[in-house]
Amino acid sequence: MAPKIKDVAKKAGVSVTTVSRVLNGEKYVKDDLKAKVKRAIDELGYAPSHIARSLVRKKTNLIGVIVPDLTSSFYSTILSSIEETASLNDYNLLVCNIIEDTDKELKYLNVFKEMRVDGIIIMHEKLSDDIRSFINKLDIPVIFSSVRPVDHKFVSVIIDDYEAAYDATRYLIELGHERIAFIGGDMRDITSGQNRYVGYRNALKDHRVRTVNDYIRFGDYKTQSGYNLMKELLACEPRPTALFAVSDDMAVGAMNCIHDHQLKVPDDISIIGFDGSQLTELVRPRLSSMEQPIQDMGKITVDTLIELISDPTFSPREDLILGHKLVVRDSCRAFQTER
Amino acid sequence: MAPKIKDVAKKAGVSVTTVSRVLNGEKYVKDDLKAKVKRAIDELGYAPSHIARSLVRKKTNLIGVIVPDLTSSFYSTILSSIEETASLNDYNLLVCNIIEDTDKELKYLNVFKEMRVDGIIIMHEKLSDDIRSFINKLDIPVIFSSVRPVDHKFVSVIIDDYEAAYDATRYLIELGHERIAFIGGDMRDITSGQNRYVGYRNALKDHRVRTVNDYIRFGDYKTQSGYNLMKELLACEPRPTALFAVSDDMAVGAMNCIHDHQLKVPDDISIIGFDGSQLTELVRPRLSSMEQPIQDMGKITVDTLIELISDPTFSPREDLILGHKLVVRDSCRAFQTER
DNA sequence: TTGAAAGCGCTAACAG
DNA sequence: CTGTTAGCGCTTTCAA
Repeated sequence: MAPKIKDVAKKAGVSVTTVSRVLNGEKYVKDDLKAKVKRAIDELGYAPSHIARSLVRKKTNLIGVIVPDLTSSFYSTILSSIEETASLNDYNLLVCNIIEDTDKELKYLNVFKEMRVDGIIIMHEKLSDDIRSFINKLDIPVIFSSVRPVDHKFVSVIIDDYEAAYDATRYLIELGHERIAFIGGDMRDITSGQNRYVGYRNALKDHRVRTVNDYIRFGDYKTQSGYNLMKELLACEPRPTALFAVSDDMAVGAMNCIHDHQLKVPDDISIIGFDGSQLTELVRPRLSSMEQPIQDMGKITVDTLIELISDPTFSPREDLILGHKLVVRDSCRAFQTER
Repeated sequence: MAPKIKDVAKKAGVSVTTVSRVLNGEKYVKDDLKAKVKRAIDELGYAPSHIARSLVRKKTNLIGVIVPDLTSSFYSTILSSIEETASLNDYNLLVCNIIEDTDKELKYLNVFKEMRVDGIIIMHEKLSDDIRSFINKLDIPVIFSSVRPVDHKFVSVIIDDYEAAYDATRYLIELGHERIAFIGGDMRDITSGQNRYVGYRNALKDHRVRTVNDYIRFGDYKTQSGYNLMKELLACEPRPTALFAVSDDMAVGAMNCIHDHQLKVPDDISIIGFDGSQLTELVRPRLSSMEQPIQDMGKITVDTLIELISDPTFSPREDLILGHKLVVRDSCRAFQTER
């Protein structure tokens, strides 16, 4: 068995209280005793039990994180940023990868509750009723990152998805495109589904570009769905000359579809993605994208959550809206009348 | 404060023992009492404290995982598989993302020790002396996944990297290539560095293909280094006609470099990658790759670790060697004499 | 400055 | 079947 504080005390010839004191860096311990205790700790290879400490301190330094899909470029990057910030603040991460699995999510939320995690980060917005009511009666701080759920009880760290989608679409319009297709997300999602869609529509409307229903498709943010939907779009007559996809993954899927049909990006079709994930630089042509500040988003999420944890009265009723930024790479070009 | 077992007991009019019994699904509790207890639990929204339970049971159901880079396609996929398997077995994951940061790794290993995690999964092999000695005197089961460290005290779940690299190179040779370049990893790594390199060399030697030192470069497994090294290779005279890169990320970097120099894969240069990550299907042309069974690797890692945990005498002194598989896609073609 | 002892929330003998 | 009680390994009054 691992040595306990009592073993250290015995070996050092002091009381457990004294050991506890040097463990916690309190003063009021004479140097010679302190030295003795430290030696005993080393010799025993003693490490205080975080479990026992948590029990008495009522603080676990654990943060539970719910990620929709670890293998997505966007989420793995934001998680990486979350992990870094948490670690810097001496918090550890309990990670749950739910893959559209509501039962698993509920089970994990329950684990988080049993574990008495100090805070919870949730990164998807399609909350089932069970889950909604569960987190509503939870007395653990919850924060949403990159999404905002419908009922506005919790803080979210997000960008203005409407504006971002509007700006992305406008970019295409300003390049002279008039047949602009849209590959959207799940319309049950407010932020990444509805807001981005409305941003697209309004940009068209405000600039008097015709909205063609056939040019509008919805998918699940993943590469494969981008690919499939692009295939449908290629069958349209006339073909769109530009595409706005609401995730980089879908944009890449669309690019691949276009490539597989012997067409060229951006010569035949211009594409703009959304997220600003690492993928944008990995593909050829490099993907222009409406970037979310992924790193900042992760950091600010954790920083805010930690404030929430340490000061329960602190409660920014406002969401934290971060800035978006269009990053132009090589996947779009000005539209020219066909020759 | 969260309700405790005592509150439930009071509310249900029974002793804490009885509550504990229904919590743990023991028989020997009359149905009516059981019902009462369950109702009390519901009304209070009670969830047993995992902390307190762990303290008395001496089992945390926690697995600590050390990942080199969460954003890499390979590691995020294997982590995803690890998470799934762990979850299925009621284990939770404490995740540490070390980014070549030895201090952070040591700090986390210490956290794992303090947390009294039941087991530890490590996915990199460049162990510092501190870390080596730390895990050697740790009395928590440790397992390595996708790598094997030099001192062979722990179990590893890996493929035969030597054979895999040999087979990948032979594939290129059989396609008729004679100027085959190599982009390797870190030679301080046994599995992914040395073994893959020697596999490459021996394949050339066994098939009487000339080894050209200029065609051999080493990087850090990442896209950028693949890009940079390919740039150097393109400057060679004569240029290699094929490339074996020991990670898909580096292979994609090389592909991009080739593309940016107005050359074509596979027409000008054939490329084969290593890992079989999701990237292979994301790029164009699709990347042929020597695949590791990533999903299985994650699953087997966790399954084996759980055996190690539940039966300390159980100790497969042998590593678990999984099969590799060449998956041919579109990035290689037969070599034809230049016209 | 130091130590004894009372919990933190739960499980597990041991009685009844 | 059910309840009493003694810890699990630590922190924290309260005294000395």
